[in-house]
Amino acid sequence: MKFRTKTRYGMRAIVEIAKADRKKGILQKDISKNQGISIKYLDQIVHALKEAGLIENVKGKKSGYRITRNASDITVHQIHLAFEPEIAVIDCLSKDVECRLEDVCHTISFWTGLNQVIINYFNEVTLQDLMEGRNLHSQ
Amino acid sequence: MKFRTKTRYGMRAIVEIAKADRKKGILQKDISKNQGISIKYLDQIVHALKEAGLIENVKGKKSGYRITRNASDITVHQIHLAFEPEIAVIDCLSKDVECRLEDVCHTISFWTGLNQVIINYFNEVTLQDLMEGRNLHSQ
DNA sequence: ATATATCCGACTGTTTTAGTAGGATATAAT
DNA sequence: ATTATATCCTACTAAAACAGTCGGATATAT
Repeated sequence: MKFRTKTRYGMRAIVEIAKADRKKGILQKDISKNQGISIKYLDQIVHALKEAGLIENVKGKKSGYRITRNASDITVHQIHLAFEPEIAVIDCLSKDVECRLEDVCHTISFWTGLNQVIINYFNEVTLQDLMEGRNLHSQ
Repeated sequence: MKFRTKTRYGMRAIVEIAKADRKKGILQKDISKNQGISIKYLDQIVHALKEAGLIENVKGKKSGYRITRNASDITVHQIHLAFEPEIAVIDCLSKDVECRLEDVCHTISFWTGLNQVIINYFNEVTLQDLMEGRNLHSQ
C-alpha cells in the first residue's frame, strides 16, 4: 500500500511552484534542480498538474509556472486527483466496479471507512499547510 | 494506492474463521468454498495468519482453524501485520529507510500524518467489528 | 532565424503481484 | 502399518504496474 512516485513528486513540485515568485513563476528546469528530479520525468508531472488546472504558465522561452489560485484554496485531494482518477483503497470501491460479494465478504464497510478517513484527511490539508510544514497528525 | 489481494483475502478468511464453531474450527477447504478463493492461494494466506499467531489448528486429518483470542481483542492492525511488515504509505516512512531530503521536501509531515491516520483507524477496528459488519466511517 | 522551454506520445527495463505447482510432513481412521 | 486427508512450505511463472527515458512537435522571446 504505497503511493506512486509520480504522486509524491507531484506534491513536491507543486509546493516548489507555490513558493516561487507569484509573477515570474518557476521553470521546470529549476524545479528539477531544486528537487533533484530528472527534468524529463518532471515534465510529465508538471504537465499533469497543469491539466488538472492547478498551475498555469505561458509556453515558449519565457515560461514559468504559477499556481492558479491561493495555496489555501488548493487541497491535497485536488493535487492527488491530478495523478490518480480517484481514491479507492481496493477495487471494489472504484466508481466503475460493482461488488457482488455482499453476502460473503464482511469487510466492505471496513474498507469504505478507511477510504473515507483518507479522503477526509486529503480534503483537510491544503497546499498552504504543506508550504508551512504544518504538523497535521496531532489531532 | 491499493491494498494487495492477499491482505484483502486474509481479512475475509479470518472473519470466516472467527465465525466458525469455536470448537471444531473450519477447514481451508471450506473457507475456500465459502469465499470463492482457490485453495492453494488460500493456503498461503491462512499460513500467514497462523504465523502471526492470530489463528491456530491441529495438523493432519482432523484439522480446523480457530482464532487464538476473542475477536474483540484482535485489531485490523494486527491482521494487517500478518501480510505486510509495516504501515508506510511512502518508503521514507519505513523503519529501515532514512530520509535525507528534509530541506527540500516539504511533504514529509503530510505523509506522516496520513500514515498515522491509517494506523489509528486500523487500531480502532476489531475483528468483532468486521464480523458484525459495523459501520465505521460515520465518525 | 535561432535558442529556449513546454508539450506529448511512445517505449523499455525492472519490480511487484497474483496465482499455480509440487512435494514434505503430520495425524486420524482403518 | 497403511492409507487418506489436510496442512506446511518453497519455488516458480505470467501478467500487470511502475519508474524513468527518448524523440520530436510546438510556441514564444530575442
